[in-house]
Amino acid sequence: MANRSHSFRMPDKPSLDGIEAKWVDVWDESGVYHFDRTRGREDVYSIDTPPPTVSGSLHIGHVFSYTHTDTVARFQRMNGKAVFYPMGWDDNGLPTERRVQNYYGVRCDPSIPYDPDFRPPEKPDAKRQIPISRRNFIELCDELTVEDEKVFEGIWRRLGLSVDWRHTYATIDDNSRAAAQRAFLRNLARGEAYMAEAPTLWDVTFRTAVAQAELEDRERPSAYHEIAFHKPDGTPVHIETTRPELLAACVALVAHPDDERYRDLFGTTVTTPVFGVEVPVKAHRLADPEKGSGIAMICTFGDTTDVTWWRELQLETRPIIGWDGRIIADPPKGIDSEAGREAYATLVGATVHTARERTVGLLRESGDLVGDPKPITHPVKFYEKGDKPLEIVTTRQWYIRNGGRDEDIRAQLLQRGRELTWYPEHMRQRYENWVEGLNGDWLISRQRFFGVPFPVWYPLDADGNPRYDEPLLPTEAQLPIDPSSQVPEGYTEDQRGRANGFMGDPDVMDTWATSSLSPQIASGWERDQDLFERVFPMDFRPQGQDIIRTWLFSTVVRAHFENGTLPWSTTGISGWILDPDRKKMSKSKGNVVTPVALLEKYSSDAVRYWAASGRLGTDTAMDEGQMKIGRRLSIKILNASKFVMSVAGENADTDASLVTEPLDRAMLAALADVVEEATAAFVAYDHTRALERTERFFWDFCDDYLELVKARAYDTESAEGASARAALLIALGALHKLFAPFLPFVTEEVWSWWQDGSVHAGPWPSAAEYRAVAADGDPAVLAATAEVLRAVRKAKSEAKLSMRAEVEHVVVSGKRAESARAAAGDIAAAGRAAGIDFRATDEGELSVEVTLPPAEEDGAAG
RNA sequence: GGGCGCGUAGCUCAGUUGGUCAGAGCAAUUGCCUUACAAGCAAUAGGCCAGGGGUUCGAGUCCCUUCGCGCCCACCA
Repeated sequence: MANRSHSFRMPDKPSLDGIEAKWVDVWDESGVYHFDRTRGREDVYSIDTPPPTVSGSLHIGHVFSYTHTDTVARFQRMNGKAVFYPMGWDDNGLPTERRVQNYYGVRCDPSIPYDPDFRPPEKPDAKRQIPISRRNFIELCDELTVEDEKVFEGIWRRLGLSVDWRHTYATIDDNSRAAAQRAFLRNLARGEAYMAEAPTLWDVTFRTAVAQAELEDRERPSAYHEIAFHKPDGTPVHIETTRPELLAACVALVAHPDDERYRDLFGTTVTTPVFGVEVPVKAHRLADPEKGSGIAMICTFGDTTDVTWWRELQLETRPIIGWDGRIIADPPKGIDSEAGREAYATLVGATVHTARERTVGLLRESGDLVGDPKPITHPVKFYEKGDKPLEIVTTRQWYIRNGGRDEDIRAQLLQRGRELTWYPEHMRQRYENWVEGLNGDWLISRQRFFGVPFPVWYPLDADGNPRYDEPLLPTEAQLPIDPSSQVPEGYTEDQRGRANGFMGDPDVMDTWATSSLSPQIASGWERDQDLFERVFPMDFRPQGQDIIRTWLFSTVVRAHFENGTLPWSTTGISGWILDPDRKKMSKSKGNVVTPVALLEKYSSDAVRYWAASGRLGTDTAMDEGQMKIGRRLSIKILNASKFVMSVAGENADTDASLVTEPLDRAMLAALADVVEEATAAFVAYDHTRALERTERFFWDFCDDYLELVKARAYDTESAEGASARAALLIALGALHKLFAPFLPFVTEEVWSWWQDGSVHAGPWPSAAEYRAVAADGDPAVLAATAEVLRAVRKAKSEAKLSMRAEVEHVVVSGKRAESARAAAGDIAAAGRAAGIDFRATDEGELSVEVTLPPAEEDGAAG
């Protein structure tokens, strides 16, 4: 900045039009956002960018949170760090499957052979989906996600994200699959991953197991049915249930051990109505005497409490609901009577809903339904992406330990949460709550098609049954592998599915099992060790509050096991975007706003301005008014920059020694304060404060300082004029930089009018540097001067005069009059005052008397 | 039932360890074509800081409590 003369290349009529396209191209060609991988870990700032789900559409909430991260990235880059800012795409899993089904009008049927010539129909018919092979289906998934990713990248570039586009990954690509499989094999080898056959929450629509983290409760209508069981002597025992259709799956009754009403029954048996099955009556602390009749029927399985009872009381297993949510063909053990079997036969193949009606009918016929069902509304567990209640089905699944069944691991993971720096701090509480509330390990297998397959085969015995306890594993060098098309060591393809042959594990991993490795995948773990050492563990994980229990937690789990460290030192949690009615925006509510139209209407910088005005962790209303203000600010920066440059003239000099006037020094002293505050705010992940302070200074700079020094700056003869011009340019450079993280396009535009290179390459402004130029500058001078100017304006405004009107005389008095005196000439010029006096007194802070010329008589001018 | 966050001008929000903290912007109103900007500029008006108690010389700011809003978790016969 010092000893530098500038020439200017600004347009006559600056505009925001076309500014995004222009700079997106320039940045792409110059590589200004490229990660410099010659730098060591201590000089690097690395970001674990959330990979957006490409099968969805970007909405304004994405723009909001990604902008926050981008302001951080830009600050760190300007401040001297090599910023590692990759982008991932989450194209793995169920959302992609659903999108492919709808987009092409197909569905996956793994029993169909591959058709290399298959092409999807021109006009897909969503109601008549064409069944295709798994391989054809996956090809379509790959095809469509590539297209979706192009669209997303285009929007991100237009928004001005300073991503290094050479570093992208997709959660289904080869590297991600290899990483997910490698991490899984290592988890398995260390005993952190295991297979178990157990009751599992099951979505009957998608026919897949579902993890605890993917559940949500929904209020559903139901009804209490009072049903009579019978003691051996025939006397009834009344229970109440909302799930009478599970009567055939009943394995016991249970009451609280202290419940006097049922104490005599414990250890005895009763008989189920209709099916005539003898079941034990048990005591268990979880039975609530207040609910229903105080005694409940335990079925395999109606809810998670049933699972607990079943496990702890070591009860029989009598499942009746199949993977498709329908009643299975074979009656469970225990239904031995002819009548019982006949009754069961009427339920076979029925959905849960139909089975309920039929069972109630059977109970009415047998006289064991007491009264009418009593309607209630109660919460029911759903898969968050599903629309039918979850059932509980016993299946074989893969799990990763997460502390849900292990106090040591739980304590270690809680400790990791405490080591992590959270913005805002209170979000840590959600992590703690979640980890403390875990009630089982992490179920990672899904019975789906488009995902990372488990890298596992099983040998088949002489009867063709898989030996699950002797899995066949690939070496890490072979990864990624697909066990459904590749063959384990020592076998040939013709042994697939045959006795004494082998079978591939048919399942795929849950999408979180891959995305939980995003830091490792992006950092080149086991693929690019040099890169890995420069960027891992990463610095920052930005993400939404809704996925603390999934993405954040599972990422901590994986890094804890694999790397023995946190995956990053800091996390920043974004708030929700609310629509103008303060409702959370979500696809299901249909109130989502798509961002492209807003970017076009207000400019990218304007939309970023709105986003940057929302703090981390704070829900923020979608507000076009803020975007309007952002646009106004952008235009103001164009105009103010142009003006300062035009006043400065050709070969303007910014040598610090030229700045001699008290007002100029005062302004620069105030600027130094702003730089200091903005820098501290960025370091503390408070981008909003950095923006606020910068903006406040900028508007004061324009409204007051610029007006005050305008006349003086035009004077090319005097030293005072040179002081103003140098100060103006120095401040302008600082403002361009301070705004750069928020408004990358307009700042780059104005920067290009007088500087070489990119403003985004830095350096970030230094408070010390401005303080040195300001020397003895006192911000009080600027404050007092601006206040006097405001008083003059007020007098004119109240007299309904033009700001250009002449003032006869101004008298400034009070304790702070002396501060304003230092800028007497500027005040007189800006206020168009013929005379001005200062009277330092001890009374009052600052008062201003303005004498206007006598008003002309009405009509006198006419 | 447990936990977290929020309640400050009509609207959106600042207010960082208690002491010019009662603020900003928008909207409203009144004016000004002022040679960077009329998608601009200047000025005016607006609030018992949700209610009640307490600590303190002093409280939007700390403590207790009530009410309202939002979210997470648990329960779910």
